[in-house]
Amino acid sequence: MHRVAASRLAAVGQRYTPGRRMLIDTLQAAGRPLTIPEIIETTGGLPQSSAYRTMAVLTQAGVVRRVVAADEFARFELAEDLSTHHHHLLCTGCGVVADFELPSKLEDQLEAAFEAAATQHHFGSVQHRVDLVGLCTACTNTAAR
Amino acid sequence: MHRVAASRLAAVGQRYTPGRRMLIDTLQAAGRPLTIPEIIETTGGLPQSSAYRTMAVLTQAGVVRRVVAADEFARFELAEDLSTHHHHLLCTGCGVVADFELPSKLEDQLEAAFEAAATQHHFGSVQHRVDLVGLCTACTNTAAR
DNA sequence: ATGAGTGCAAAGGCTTTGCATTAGG
DNA sequence: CCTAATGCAAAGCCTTTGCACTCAT
Repeated sequence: MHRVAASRLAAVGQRYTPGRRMLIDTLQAAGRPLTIPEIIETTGGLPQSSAYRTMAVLTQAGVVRRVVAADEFARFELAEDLSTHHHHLLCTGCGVVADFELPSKLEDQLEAAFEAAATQHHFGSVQHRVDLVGLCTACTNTAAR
Repeated sequence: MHRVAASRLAAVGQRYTPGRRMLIDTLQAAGRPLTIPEIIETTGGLPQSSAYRTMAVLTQAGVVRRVVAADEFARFELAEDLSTHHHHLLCTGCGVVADFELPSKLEDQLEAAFEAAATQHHFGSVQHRVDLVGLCTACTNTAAR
């Protein structure tokens, strides 16, 4: 994985520094999209600007994907080809993000339908974003106050 | 439609004022999600705070849905039960949003799969968000500079 | 008259950026 | 050595909020 990351960074004229490598490890270890505050906490006090800047570089290099959750903070996760294709369950209450997958057959059908829609609307280089938005258990209970 | 809007606003203790009615008309006339700047321009100089505040009220009342596009601005559209169920094509270049629909059969299968995933993760009151992210024709050409 | 809605201006909060310092080729 | 990366601090930008005014009941 680090090999891929290094080559992708090189492809956009960026180095693979220890700091960047560490953040990639952090994301992989988390196994779910992390916010900048979470990243800072996990790494034990990384400066905000470094966190934002590194995520920007990694996103641009295609190593990391930026996930837009409900509102609040953006979240970052490893690019899909460095992990697995999956989707997100977003809690509108607390913002937590969980991963889930779809049956591969359904995934294939979706892909075909998306391809058709993109072609029809003259959109290129399309990725799909299939998320569920709702309330997690904790927030459901809270909302029932 | 205005009847529904009025009753939903009433349900959350809000009035259906001319200003709010006008913004709903604006959204319906647009037929696609609009940003606050677009709304201001379309209405000919509505104050920002009124635009944001009215959208917040309408969103809370379930008359309007907030669409999180690529980055940039949030966009607002009529709630699905006041228009039709559809999905979005988001351009990462210029932020423009187009609508598209999926075959109803596929939509049904998706719904079932989502229901299963939500149950498994103990998420409640789930809505799905199926979007395509890519580059529109104009931005594809621009990117090829 | 009384309370909600609106407008203006200022504040808030996530994110980005300028500049000096440090590390890497 | 010289360019790129990092850290700190300040600025930016979308959005929200305080306060006074207006309108509808």
